[in-house]
Amino acid sequence: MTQMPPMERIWFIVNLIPEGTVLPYGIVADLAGLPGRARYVSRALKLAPKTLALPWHRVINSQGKISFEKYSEPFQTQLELLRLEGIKVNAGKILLSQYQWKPDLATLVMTLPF
DNA sequence: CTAGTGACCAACG
DNA sequence: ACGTTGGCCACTA
Repeated sequence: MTQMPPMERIWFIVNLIPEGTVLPYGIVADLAGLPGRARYVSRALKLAPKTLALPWHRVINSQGKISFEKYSEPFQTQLELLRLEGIKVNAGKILLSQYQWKPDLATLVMTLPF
């Protein structure tokens, strides 16, 4: 039985993030079984096939901010997508205490195919 | 092989 | 609230 590759595990987790919620890169890495590898998450998202249609915009950094350069094209796109799902962004910041997805870990772990 | 580069992060000052 | 620093590691030139 081959392990699901790290990058696929990251895509799997991101795909589970519910609408109207967000998750920091580092937490995605943790849930994917790759603690301390937040940078790998950003790389995995960049390389993700468009056909997967992942909710990539729900992944933000640990400070509640969008990680693209301010005013850049992808920055604006992510900001708009987040607001479309009712996520408030004030002064470029998202309140993690309000919007961070907090899955029931026991249940989630049983669901994961890895 | 080495050096630079990230959609990062926690710890400091 | 910032800016810096050291750690992280796959990928690229």
